[in-house]
Amino acid sequence: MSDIPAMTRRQRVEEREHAIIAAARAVFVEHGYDGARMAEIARRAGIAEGTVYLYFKTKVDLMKAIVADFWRDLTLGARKATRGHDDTFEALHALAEFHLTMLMDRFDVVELTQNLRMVKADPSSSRQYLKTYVAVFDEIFRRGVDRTELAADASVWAARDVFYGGLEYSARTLLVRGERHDGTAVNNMLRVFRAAYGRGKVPREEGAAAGLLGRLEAAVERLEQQAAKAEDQPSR
Amino acid sequence: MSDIPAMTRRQRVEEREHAIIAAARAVFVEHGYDGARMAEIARRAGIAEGTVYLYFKTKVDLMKAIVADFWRDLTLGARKATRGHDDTFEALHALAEFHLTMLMDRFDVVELTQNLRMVKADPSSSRQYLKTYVAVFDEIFRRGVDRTELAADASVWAARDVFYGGLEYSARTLLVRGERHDGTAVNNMLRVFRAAYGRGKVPREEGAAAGLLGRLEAAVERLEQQAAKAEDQPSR
Amino acid sequence: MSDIPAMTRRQRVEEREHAIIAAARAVFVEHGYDGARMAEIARRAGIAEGTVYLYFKTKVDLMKAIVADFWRDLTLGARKATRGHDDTFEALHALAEFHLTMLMDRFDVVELTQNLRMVKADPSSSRQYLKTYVAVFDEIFRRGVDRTELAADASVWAARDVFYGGLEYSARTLLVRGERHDGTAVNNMLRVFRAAYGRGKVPREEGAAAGLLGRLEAAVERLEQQAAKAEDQPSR
Amino acid sequence: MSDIPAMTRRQRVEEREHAIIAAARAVFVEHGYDGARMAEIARRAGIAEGTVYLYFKTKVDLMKAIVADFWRDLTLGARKATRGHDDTFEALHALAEFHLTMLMDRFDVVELTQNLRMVKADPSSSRQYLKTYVAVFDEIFRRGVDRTELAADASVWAARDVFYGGLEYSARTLLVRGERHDGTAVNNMLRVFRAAYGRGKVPREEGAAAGLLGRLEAAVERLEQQAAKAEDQPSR
DNA sequence: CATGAATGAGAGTTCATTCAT
DNA sequence: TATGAATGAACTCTCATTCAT
Repeated sequence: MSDIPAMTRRQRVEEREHAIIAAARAVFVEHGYDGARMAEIARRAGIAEGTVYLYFKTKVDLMKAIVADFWRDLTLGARKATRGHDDTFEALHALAEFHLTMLMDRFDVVELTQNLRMVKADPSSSRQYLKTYVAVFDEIFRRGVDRTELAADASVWAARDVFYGGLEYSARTLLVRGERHDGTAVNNMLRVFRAAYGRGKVPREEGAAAGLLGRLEAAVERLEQQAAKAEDQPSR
Repeated sequence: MSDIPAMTRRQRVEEREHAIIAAARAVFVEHGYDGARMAEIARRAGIAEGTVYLYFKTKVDLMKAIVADFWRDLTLGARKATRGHDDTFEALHALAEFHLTMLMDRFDVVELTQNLRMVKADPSSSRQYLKTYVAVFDEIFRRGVDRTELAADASVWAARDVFYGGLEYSARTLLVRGERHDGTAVNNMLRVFRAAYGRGKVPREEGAAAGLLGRLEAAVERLEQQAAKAEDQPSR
Repeated sequence: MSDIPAMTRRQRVEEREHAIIAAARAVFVEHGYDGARMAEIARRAGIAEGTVYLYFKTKVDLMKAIVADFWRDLTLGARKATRGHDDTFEALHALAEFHLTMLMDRFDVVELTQNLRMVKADPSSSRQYLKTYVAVFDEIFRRGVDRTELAADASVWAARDVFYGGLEYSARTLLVRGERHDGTAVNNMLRVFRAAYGRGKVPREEGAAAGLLGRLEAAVERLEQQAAKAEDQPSR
Repeated sequence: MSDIPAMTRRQRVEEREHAIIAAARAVFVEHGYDGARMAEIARRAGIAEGTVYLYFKTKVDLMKAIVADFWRDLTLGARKATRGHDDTFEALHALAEFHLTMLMDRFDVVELTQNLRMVKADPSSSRQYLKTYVAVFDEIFRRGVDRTELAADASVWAARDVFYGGLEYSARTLLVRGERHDGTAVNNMLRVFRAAYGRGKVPREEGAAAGLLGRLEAAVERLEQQAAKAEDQPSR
């Protein structure tokens, strides 16, 4: 017993910790935070009730660990999913695909995580998680603007709201309807993005006139923005 | 006793009922459904604990009343806000403005309402509320398609997801950042909608020239709007 | 309204009082004392909740009225049932018949009434009710002894315990078995009484020897009693 | 920790369980089932309120345990009390003595147990308890009939009603009067039984002499008993 | 480290009783 | 006298957390 290397002990601890988190996530999702009972979590993790408290000081701490876990998975997954896609819209497509799939797969955890009470309880960490996650989108988008694949005047935050908000709503709609994700929602989002932020919007399909049109539109948009900014208001 | 009009009795009941709902909403929002204590609700409503139960049989019933109240306000408000706007984009603008304002004003109630546990507990009524509410958007959108103000091939549900999802996300973003709603998010959503669903999107069917014409007209319209708004509304 | 004679008003009051007692009895029997709700009693009596309290100050008072009612019915019924039966055993038969029938008909009320907690709460009135009721038996029995129809040495209280106790147990047995009272139990009790207390006990069947035996037994019994009384103690 | 025998754990649990039942019995008896408060039971058992629920899932379960306990004591006690009494009347005397003593000792539990609401709630188990208990009487009685010590035509159930019913009534009478059990009631019951079911009742089958002999013997026994009691016990 | 029995504060709900009308 | 809305004390049961073993 004493000659087992130190790593094993640490590994055992991490294994247990993970088992507890997994059990807790399942129970929280099934019954909600308040409805979840520590006894059931312990039972599902295969340990005694008191033992949970050796790993997590309180129920809230356990919840926080789950939230951290979720955001980490999300962010790492998004990075991995978008890696290698050089084209901006391809990258956005991959991100949208990943985001929607993840949302639908773990919408219960999303609900748990978004719970306002939790956010209120720890607003700074909530913002930090979100910030880190949406950075994936932001980078792709900004790179697109730099490469002139996206409209130069497009505001990142506005696009981001449409992107994540639209996909989240789609996920909710699909789940409520009991339908499975078949790519339509993602394709639609991309179409919207190409239309709204694309620079050489669908040029092959519309010919030169469309290109001309695009440039005119961009000019108009710029006019609008100037008008808006003229009344000051610090843009985001 | 005899000279008090008959309405008084009923009014008193409704007043009380309303007071309880208001108190309950505040407490639920503050502590969450499970964290809310009936004793505090009663205290805030200025009545005895047992009296609450004369108006609402259980805590859940009270919650349901709040949810119903919220959706009713939302739907009626949306109808009222969009009434009189003949132009599709104007109507959508008004709806977006109302939706975002309402969401930000009562985002805590939104969170309460969206809580998955409640939705799971009564999925049919949840769907019904939502259906009734989004019908406001659907009607405007379909009318726009009929009038050829919107692209004929645009799918309502896809547009709806982007619309409501994007605005909801904007609301969340603004709230998390502690900012106030200043019209930018709404304007941005409209811009996206014009780009994605404006009738200039179907050039193949009408010929490039017609498409160009349409989009130019739209651009002019937008300019005009911008000019009008510059006078009395602080755009972002 | 004012010219209605005073009797009517008193009658109305008594009618109501009776209606309340009847309703209360039904509810008490159905749900037990603690399980009974004043609101249901009022509803069944066709009056408002508060009105009950104009007739009975508390729930306990209402219960007491039911108990008093029950014992009065019981005692009056027993008097009526035994009236006119000159022969001792005939009178006892009639009393047994009445007692068993009444017990089975209203065993639920009996249970309610016998409840030790109630008895403890008001022991003196309980004893008084019982005393008044069993007096019916006692009179018949004593008269039988006086007339030498019953053994001269028979103790009233012992006979009384066997009589009422046996019949009550029979009632319980029959009710538990879901059977109806068919006279067997009463006939059996009478047979026991004739055997135990009859003077010319079944002489036809045993002949003279038995008669001799009976006299011997009676002598022994008398001896016993004398011995007992010798140590003073007021016999019952 | 290691030198404490394995039994200790189990014993501790049983001890606690017993302590809870004892405390609960006392409180139930004192205040009635509905009037009893779990808090008081816990306090009297010397444990925390929540701990009671580790041993008994609900208040009703606790009550059921008390009832089961009572019937078990009653049945085992009756078996033990009658064991070794070969003569039928001796056995019945021992049973009567035990029954009356037990009833008077624990009449409050009897009331609790007999409560109609409880019986109604679980009629089958109630009947089973009773059946098992009265089997003690039935066996003695049937054996007596087989041995021709009792009249061949005597019906067991009728005798049983008189036996248990009469004794129960005696117990009630004594308790209401605040008197103690001194053997008189039991002796009286036995006299009734001898008269009603003694073999002298079937002279045709055994001949008058045998019956006469038996009864004389019984009379002598009674004399002996009386003489014994005259020395140290105040008869009623 | 691990256990799980014990704790006890607290919650939702009921209902006998009151009292303004 | 009649009403019934309002009251609020009290009850059973739960469960996060602790701690002796």
